[in-house]
Formats: sequence, structure tokens, C-alpha cells
Amino acid sequence: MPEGHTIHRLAQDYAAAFLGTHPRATSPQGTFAPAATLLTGAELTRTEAHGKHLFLGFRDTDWIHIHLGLFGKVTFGPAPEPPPTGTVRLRLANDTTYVDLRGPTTCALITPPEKQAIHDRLGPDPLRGDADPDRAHRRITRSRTTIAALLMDQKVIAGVGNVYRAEVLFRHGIDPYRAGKDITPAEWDAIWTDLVDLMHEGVRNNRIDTVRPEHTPEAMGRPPRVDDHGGEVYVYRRAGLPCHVCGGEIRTAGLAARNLFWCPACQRP
DNA sequence: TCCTTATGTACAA
DNA sequence: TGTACCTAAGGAC
Repeated sequence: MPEGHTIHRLAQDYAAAFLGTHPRATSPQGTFAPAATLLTGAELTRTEAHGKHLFLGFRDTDWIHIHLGLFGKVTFGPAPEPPPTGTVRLRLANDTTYVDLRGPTTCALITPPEKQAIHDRLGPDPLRGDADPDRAHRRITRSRTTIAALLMDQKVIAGVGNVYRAEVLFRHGIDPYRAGKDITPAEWDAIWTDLVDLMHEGVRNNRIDTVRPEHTPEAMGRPPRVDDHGGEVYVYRRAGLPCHVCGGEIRTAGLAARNLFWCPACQRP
């Protein structure tokens, strides 16, 4: 589930359900139990996301820092809360809603300076109003690393994951192996603007859709998607299938322990 | 029931 | 670059 759009959506959803209330906090699985006890009865005053990091603010001073990692999941449900099933790390519950967190890489109580340190090590986030795309561009244009690796580096740009990386490079016809220093300012402008749009749509729909109207299954007279990751995409997890635009075969390769997907015909070196 | 896989990251060597 | 860690679902047997 979790690229930046998921986390920003969760910040909104936690706020909608719990802001201004004093939820009960529990950790049925146990790991977070001491912190949950400290927070029970505290008001949720703010929620915030930066890249793939989620922050829940209590009493204006105590923050829960959540990172879902690859496996973390969050599920909301209506009150009354049922007995927890499986390994629930953190449950918040008030009179109307409960929410369960499972399998996060990180769920910790942190101080404002600790929170600031996390912001300081993250690059600009296309979903945040305070983001400065030039900061990302400066790092990219000084680097011999591939643009595919740079887009996944959270210090360079925060919130982009394996799906948005593959899709945005396809949409701009950029070979994933091109060095960052060879990305032109015009190309970076277009990539950043596109990510802002795509990721905002991702927050709205709670899924990743990247296919332009003229290339949808209906427009192209092809069968609808078969992938189950949730959205309509050009190349992500489509290795061996025909490109939606040129009909050529989508290719895959490993890059820094992740699977890269691209169309060699549409994304020429 | 076992094996593989996944939208992620940190740390060791 | 490799490996360890978080968890659940789907497919192969």
C-alpha cells in the first residue's frame, strides 16, 4: 500500500475520525503498550505526513511517529470496537470509530526535536505545500546516479515509491538508467509538476492511477487491467505485457534490491 | 502447509 | 551489495 499518497491520506483519515477527541490508545500486540498507556485520554491535536512518515500529534507536544514500511497496514472501522484480531500494534478508539495499525516498521513516541530531525533528513515532498522542488533538482543534477535510484531516495525527494517512480519516468519518456546530471531543468520541472498532480489524485482516490485518458482500456479498445495493486498503470508490474502506447514488451530488471519496470521503446536512452 | 511476493528502510561488510 | 526486519495474501503442492 504505502507510497506517499497513502500516508497523506491516512493523515487526513486519522484527523477526520479523531481530531479534537480523546481516543483510547491500546497496543494489543504489546510492543507499544507503555506509550499507549501514556497517551490514553490525551487529545489528538494534529496529524501530519512527510513523504512516507506519518505523525499523530497529542497535547500539541507528544508525537507518534509511524512508518508503515513494506507491510504496514491501517484499517478503520465503526464503533463499537471489536476484539482485536492478529497483531495489532496500536489501536485508537473513540465513541464513533476505531483504527488498527499492523506491521509498521516504526511506531514510536517522539519529541518535537526528534520529529524535526526526521523532517530535516527528508527531501521535498510533492504533497506538501512547503516543498521546494529546486532542492531536489540541485541534488539530481549533481549526481551520476541513475534517475531511477534518485527518485527512490527519500533524502532527494520524499514520498515517491516504486510505482510512482516507474510511472512518472514512463510518462516523460525517460530511460530509468539515465544519470541524474543528464536530466534537463525542463524535464525536472515536468516530472515534479506531474508528481504533484498524480500524487494529489492518489490521495483523493486512495490508489495510484497514471494512465492518460487517451490510453485507457476503453479508449484503446483493450481489456481492463488485471493487476490487483489497485490502479491503472502503464508499466508497474506489467513485465512481458504489451506497452499501452507502442505495443512493445515491458521490461523488468532489479535495481537496488527493487524491481524496475519500463518500456525500452518509449523510454529510449 | 509451504513458498513466494510486496507500493520500504537500515545497517553491516 | 547483501541481509534482516515488519505481515498477510495468493498460489503451488
